[in-house]
Amino acid sequence: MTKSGLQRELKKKRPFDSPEQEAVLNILRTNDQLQNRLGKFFREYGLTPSQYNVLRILRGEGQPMPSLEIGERMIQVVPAMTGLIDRLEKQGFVQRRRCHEDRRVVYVELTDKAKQLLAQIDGPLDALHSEVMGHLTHTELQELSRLLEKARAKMLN
Amino acid sequence: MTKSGLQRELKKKRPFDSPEQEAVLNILRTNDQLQNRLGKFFREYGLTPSQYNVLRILRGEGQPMPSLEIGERMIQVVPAMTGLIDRLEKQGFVQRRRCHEDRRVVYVELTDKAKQLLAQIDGPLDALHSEVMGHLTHTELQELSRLLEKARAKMLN
DNA sequence: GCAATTTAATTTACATGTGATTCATTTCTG
DNA sequence: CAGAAATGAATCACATGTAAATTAAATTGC
Repeated sequence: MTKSGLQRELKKKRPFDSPEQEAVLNILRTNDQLQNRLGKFFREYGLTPSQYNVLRILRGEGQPMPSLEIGERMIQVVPAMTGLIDRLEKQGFVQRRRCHEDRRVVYVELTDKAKQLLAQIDGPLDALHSEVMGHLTHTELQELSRLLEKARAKMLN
Repeated sequence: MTKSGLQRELKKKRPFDSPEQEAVLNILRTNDQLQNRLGKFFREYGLTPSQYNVLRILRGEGQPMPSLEIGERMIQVVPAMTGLIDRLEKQGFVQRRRCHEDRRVVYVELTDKAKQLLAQIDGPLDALHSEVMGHLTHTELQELSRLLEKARAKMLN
């Protein structure tokens, strides 16, 4: 019996208990390396991956959004959003604007500076995606996405 | 054109730019939900996922290990290891032992308390793996692992 | 109409992750 | 053999993530 690639990577002595366990560890491991790459990439632009994500969401929406809604799309707990937006505001990438109708709500708005930065990132980010995934065929990429979606179906609660 | 599952999940308005991008986001998203589940699971035992990982590695090795070596298997930078092991030591799950031959090296050793906890976790963790991945067929699990390994091949550096 | 509940956001406390620097020890090299 | 370089670990500074509690505002239900 040949050791699996992951087993070798982790210097694991015994084989995996189950294909389920192996798949779980493969997801965690792949994500780790991916985050690493993305982290380095965004650092060149003075952003963290989370910060970029906020900016990307705001650009996609095309108009100011409440903090809570941004948080929902990021699968991120709200408390973290406050600090995240604090830092983006300090860097001049977003502005906070209190809503008049419901004064509990704080709208977050992209600045022009952020829009310019995003435009500058688009190309290189696309290139990075190709670099890390481009050696998989079109069919393999579709299959990978399909399997991950299927896995997620039972993952919540 | 039907929206992909992930596109709907993220309330994304435009389709993905490329299957590469979609696969990348699927990995990140799946990992998020997986980490969430694992986090909740380990919290019931008073551990974080990283802490469990350290204990699991030590058990797999079967003997005390230097901090650096543990860090390598976790793909984790060393500075984080120090604090991680500090907390495990405080909880009584590991002991530090300075090496006599090379006094720079610190060996980390599992306590009996940790071994008992690990034994207690094994069954439920296996059940969790089945719960989140068990609805994929054996073939699908193998294919998922294969695709993730293939993706990782170009991910480093 | 007013107390109770819900909601949006924040604050606090803590675990983790990254990079840069520092310290002590060991090994290498001229 | 002495100084330089490398190595293992720790420390600092900071961004992020989680849970729990708090604040302020809006909504509800009697």
